[in-house]
Amino acid sequence: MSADKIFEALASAPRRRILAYLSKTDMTAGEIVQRFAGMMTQPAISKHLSVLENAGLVWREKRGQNVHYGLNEGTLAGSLVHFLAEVCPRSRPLRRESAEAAGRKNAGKAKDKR
Amino acid sequence: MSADKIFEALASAPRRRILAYLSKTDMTAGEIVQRFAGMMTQPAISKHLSVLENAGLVWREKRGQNVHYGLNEGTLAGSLVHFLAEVCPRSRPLRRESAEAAGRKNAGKAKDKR
DNA sequence: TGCTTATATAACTATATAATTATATAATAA
DNA sequence: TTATTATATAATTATATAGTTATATAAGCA
Repeated sequence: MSADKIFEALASAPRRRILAYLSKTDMTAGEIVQRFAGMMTQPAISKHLSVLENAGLVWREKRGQNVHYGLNEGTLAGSLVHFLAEVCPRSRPLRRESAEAAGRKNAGKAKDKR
Repeated sequence: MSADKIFEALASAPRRRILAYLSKTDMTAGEIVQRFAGMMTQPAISKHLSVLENAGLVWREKRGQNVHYGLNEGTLAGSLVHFLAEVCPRSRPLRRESAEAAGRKNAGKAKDKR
């Protein structure tokens, strides 16, 4: 989680897009791959996710067959990244998709509880 | 001054060190070259400075034979960079040298006015 | 167990970055 | 004008990055 790693991680537009897509909810690797299908292959995304994790910008948790990734808030770098994702006009579309996905996830949970 | 250029500019440790060295005062290209002599050649530093300027992180002004560079505050990116330079423990030594240089420059000006 | 799905890693290729030395430009001084 | 100083650019080389396809691992299901 050195400054070197953080800045290197942020120096990639695809990685910044992934961060924007995670801004409102965590996602599985597969969901991220689906979102960026046609732009990038699964291995490319897997690599980006490991760079982001290695920089301490996202957390990673294996749940059964899936691996969930989410923004690491609670660190200075994480907070700043989150702030930038919130503020940046160019990330707005992905931000909205992220919010929509978050809504679906919550709806799903509510349904489960019925 | 796109996000791409800003993040690319910040992705280099030498460039971040140059920003830290500019944190308290502007400097001529020559002063920066002197500071990093033995680590980097003059052309390398010239290139870094043009990357930083192109990203909108520093301003550049030719005064006679010299070219002065300084942090571009007054932009979101510039403000954040300045904040990071202020906060980052690793940039503290360069920050102090920058403050010392600032002191010398002000002393010089005071002397000029006598 | 064997099959399928989800994710990661390996090997490879193309391109980009960063550094160097050598040289050009532009301003000042003699 | 010629020489000197300050800075930038060009050509080159070494290394790093980002992407690809192919393959491995690991979990869940029949």
